[in-house]
Amino acid sequence: MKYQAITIKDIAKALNLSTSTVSRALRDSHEISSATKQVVMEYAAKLNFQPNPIALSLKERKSHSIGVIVSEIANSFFSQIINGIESVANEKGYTVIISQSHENFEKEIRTLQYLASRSIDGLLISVSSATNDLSHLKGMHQSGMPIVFFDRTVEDITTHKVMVDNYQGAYNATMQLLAEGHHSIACVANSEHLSITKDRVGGYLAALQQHNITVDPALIKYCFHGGMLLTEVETAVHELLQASPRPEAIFATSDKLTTGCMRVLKRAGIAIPQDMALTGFSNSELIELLHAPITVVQQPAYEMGQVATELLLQLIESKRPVKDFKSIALQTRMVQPQ
Amino acid sequence: MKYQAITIKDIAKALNLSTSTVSRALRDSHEISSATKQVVMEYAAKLNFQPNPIALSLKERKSHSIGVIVSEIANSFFSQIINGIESVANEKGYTVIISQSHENFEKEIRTLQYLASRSIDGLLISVSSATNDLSHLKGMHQSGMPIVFFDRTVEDITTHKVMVDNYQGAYNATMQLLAEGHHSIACVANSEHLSITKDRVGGYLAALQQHNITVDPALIKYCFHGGMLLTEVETAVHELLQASPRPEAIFATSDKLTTGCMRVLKRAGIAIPQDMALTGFSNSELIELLHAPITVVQQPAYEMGQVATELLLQLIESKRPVKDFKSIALQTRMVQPQ
DNA sequence: ATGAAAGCGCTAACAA
DNA sequence: TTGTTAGCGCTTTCAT
Repeated sequence: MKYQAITIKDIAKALNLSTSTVSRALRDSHEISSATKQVVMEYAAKLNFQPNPIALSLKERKSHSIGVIVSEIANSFFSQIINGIESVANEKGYTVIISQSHENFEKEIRTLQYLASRSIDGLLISVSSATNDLSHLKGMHQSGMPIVFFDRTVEDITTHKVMVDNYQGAYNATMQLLAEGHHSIACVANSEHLSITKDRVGGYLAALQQHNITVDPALIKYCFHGGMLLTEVETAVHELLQASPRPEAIFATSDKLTTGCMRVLKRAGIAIPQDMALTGFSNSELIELLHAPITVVQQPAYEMGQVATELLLQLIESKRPVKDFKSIALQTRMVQPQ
Repeated sequence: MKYQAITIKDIAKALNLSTSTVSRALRDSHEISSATKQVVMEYAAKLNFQPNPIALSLKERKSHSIGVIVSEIANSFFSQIINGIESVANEKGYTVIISQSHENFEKEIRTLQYLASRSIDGLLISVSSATNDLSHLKGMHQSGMPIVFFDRTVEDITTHKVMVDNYQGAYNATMQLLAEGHHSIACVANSEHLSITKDRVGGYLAALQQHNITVDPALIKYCFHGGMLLTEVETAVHELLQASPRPEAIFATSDKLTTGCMRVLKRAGIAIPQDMALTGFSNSELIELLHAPITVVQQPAYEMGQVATELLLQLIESKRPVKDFKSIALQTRMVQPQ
């Protein structure tokens, strides 16, 4: 027994008008007498008439919903992004459907198919760390689905992209470790496939070179699952601890990896920063409460979500094919323990 | 220029059949010859035909989507619950639309209206800490919308409810503080309107009484916005610090409040647990990394989401009005610093 | 075994 | 200014 919503037809019948007149009156069409408009509007308001969005969607061939794929929402960075996305989307009358890839390639594909089957009007995606084949996204893109990449972008697909200046953020973080007097600095990075990994490792390397430090490739550890599996991080950190000479500091390229390293170091009884310094990207709100006071690179996540959504809605609502695609890089911020 | 999906009509035309035959063939109706079925199925598969869910929804008068309202997704407890919800909902072919009340009553109402306007088939809600008037929910419930409450439930609406044994969880936490030798234990609680607040404060009081400790009402502080505003927690904690005698321990009734207290204490230079012991509800994955090793009461959030969703889908798909409503209480778990 | 037609709720081209 | 009709994609009675 489901609530039976009232329809235009009901109003038409009650007021002895045609459905089209009612429809037009409700949209305040100029070709309807103000008298009729008034009656219709009042009656509709009284019954709390809500146009059926599904019927509208069918008519307009638009679902007024956009899909979002992130690796996981239980991650401050992504949940902040989602807040930004929703703020813009809801404002413009779009529903946001959130899906998680859990850093898993197959899950990303399945989730994408699912979203397509729900006929979303557009897609916002930060690809999973396990994604190295882009055919699923390319296919969707070629078939005309508006897509905007954020955070983890891809090169091969030409569309809007929103990220931070990952190179600069990583550069700054590494420079900070260098300024603190560390010379041997390791890097625990995300999957090698990711754009953000390349850029962040790039910034890390640049800082080292700036200080004329020869880079030891063995000090760069890639985590294919982005730290989703702690064992990955464990292996990476333990290998670093075995290295000789043992590095003095670690730069972690993502939220999950920063806290992951911290977890592993703590369990291994390595004091931060005395025995091993640590810096990394993180948007966690609990940073200041952690047992070790670490400096982090913070991203304007909320803003990133907003910008990406604005660009997507622009694509969706554009009358003519968009040719001019933007790649926007926002600035990161170093947050020091107070 | 939007991707033009293929329809049953396209298939019918290409195969020189009627749309009804195609429709029936695709649903494997017994009244279609297996030869025709085969041709249709193969052709549909080749073109990767996906039935338009919007058309289906219009026909069935079902959107196959459920709404979820939580205070905020950037909160481990809620993001874990959402994972549980999605696991069940997607499995059964439902889309989940997530909205946040941000512990704000007006926002909750607006968001509820929004969900209603998107014609959701059912609602899962954990009410905001600022919600003391239930008319918006009552109206929706009376009009026939299936609703299941989780976490923060309400008494006045008869339907399924899923929560944890809040009384027991709070009791255990308080007993632990008592066992550690603290006698004067304060409680920083959520809004007084909430079911969870009543139950958790109840468990706290019971533990104190068990130890024949007279309860000092001044040691119970309520935070109307659930710690959403740090100033709230600040005021509460500072008042407790001024009290004489100053309490030796704080029991915080929610995730946000536990970390909020920790933040305020840290800023005030109060060492945990030496100067002030702290325990509370929390599902944060970073607990073991916090500067102070605190014991927390953890909830089976993922499971809570699953159970609530199963009950909601049961309501949605039930042919006859459901009369027998369940209130399910899951067990909490004390997690000690290792 | 297959097709024609109606209808879900709404809008819009066309008629009046 | 208002009404009639068709159609969005699909299912389903009711013919054939």
